[in-house]
Amino acid sequence: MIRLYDTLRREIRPLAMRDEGKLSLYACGPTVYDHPHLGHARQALTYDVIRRYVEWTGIDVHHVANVTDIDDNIIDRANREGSTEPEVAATWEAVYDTAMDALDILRPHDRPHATEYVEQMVAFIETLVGNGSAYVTYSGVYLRVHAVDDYGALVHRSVDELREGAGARIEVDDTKEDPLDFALWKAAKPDEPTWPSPWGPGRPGWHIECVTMSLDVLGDGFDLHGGGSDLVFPHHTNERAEAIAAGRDFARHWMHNAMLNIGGEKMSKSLGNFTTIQDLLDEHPLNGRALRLLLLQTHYRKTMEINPDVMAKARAGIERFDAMARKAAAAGVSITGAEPDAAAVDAFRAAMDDDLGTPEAVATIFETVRRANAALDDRDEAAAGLVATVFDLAGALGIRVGDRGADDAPDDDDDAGIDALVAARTAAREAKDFAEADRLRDELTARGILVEDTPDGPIWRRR
RNA sequence: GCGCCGGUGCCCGAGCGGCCCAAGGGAACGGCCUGCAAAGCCGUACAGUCGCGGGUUCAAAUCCCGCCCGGCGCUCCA
Repeated sequence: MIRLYDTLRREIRPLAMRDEGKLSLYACGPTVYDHPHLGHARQALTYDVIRRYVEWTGIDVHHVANVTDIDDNIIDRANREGSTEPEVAATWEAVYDTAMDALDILRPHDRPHATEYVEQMVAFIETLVGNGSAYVTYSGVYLRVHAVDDYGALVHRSVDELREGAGARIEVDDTKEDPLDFALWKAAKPDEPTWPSPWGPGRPGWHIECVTMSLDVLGDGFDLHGGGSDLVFPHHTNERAEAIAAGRDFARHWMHNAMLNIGGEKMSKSLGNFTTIQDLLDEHPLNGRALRLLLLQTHYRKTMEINPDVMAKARAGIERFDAMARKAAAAGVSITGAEPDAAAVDAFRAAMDDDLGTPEAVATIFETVRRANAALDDRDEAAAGLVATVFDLAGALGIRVGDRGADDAPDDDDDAGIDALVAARTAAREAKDFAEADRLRDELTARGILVEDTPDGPIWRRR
């Protein structure tokens, strides 16, 4: 049984499932109008890992993530580029998908789009207006926050405390009864796309889409809702308020991943200190896998720093996995049918079940790598089981081992030339002409190729 | 200001009352292996104050109080 920290109750508790053997998970997805950055990667990866792990334990997961394809930023961009909102959204959703694919992040099972749900959102808002928890002004429809008893529960703040902050930081809109009240529906403004509604043309507010879509796709009382910690307030607080005000049973468990820091500050769009996923990927072929390893080596609820130094170290970790895979392959060890190491698997599960303890889980895998290498060196028959364990556990976290295929663009012509050089070097070594052998190795090194001599013959790879 | 989270070796980062004179990764050093390497394995040095000061306890990195420092939220934000 997995235990997870619940943001609402502020404690680690069992992740109960509404339907036995099936986990319903909703993670807030991207607003598509620009390059996704490393912070988006951490968010998506957190939920990718919980999904992969839960599936690995034999439980079905229904993973849903929305795509926000209409909002202020999209409208701005469309207006600036003389484009249209659907075009902007489609363009950047594709970019987002490419980046996530490159990070081995599985696509959610369902990806509802806000613009496909406007009618349902309108119906939802009608319910809220109908039962008196929302009101209509000339600028839109607003949720009456004091209609919700424990409004600030998720952020652990009283309505008064929140209002104090709001009064100081937000421009008070005199059409609202309370500064904390927030828009469910925004009345049409010039140069904006609109949809019809009982309150006139306009567009939905930010939070209403997630409530409507999560409840529609997963149903009332779904298991787990997550997102970045910066969404706790106002986004998730407001989603929850909408559901409660509508008398719906919302998420039973809330989880939030921590932020990424760069130079001691939160990586964010507004600060402009972000690295895009694509830029990181372009820097080094191993970066995709290295980023996953790096992120997994820190607990998801802990703020972490990301910089070139820690990326390089993570790459070294990936190389360690790959080296074991090469060694196993060279020794002809087959993992099919091999019995995994029970102690390692147990330790791995114990770590993961305790609030997604990926740092410890990764430590267990590295420990198994060391044992596997030792067994391989000793030609010990236990090697196959240990290697199989590494592949199995790494797979449960989405870490590809030994597969550089997707990282290196294959180049058959080039490969033939390299093979020839390696063969020439082997011949020189057999003739004890070590000067020539070393010269050939230097030549290969100059081409970015690393040659390793093993008892089973030389192998080479790009670095 | 209010709320939340964190400060652990050279670096990153687990641990959260006894199994900790503190996991794992990276870097360093020594040995084995190698023609030499690389990779791997074995070993060593780093945490003698686990931010600082009190307290609780037979026992604290782990609990409580105060302080210092950093981050996040209170605004679009993953």
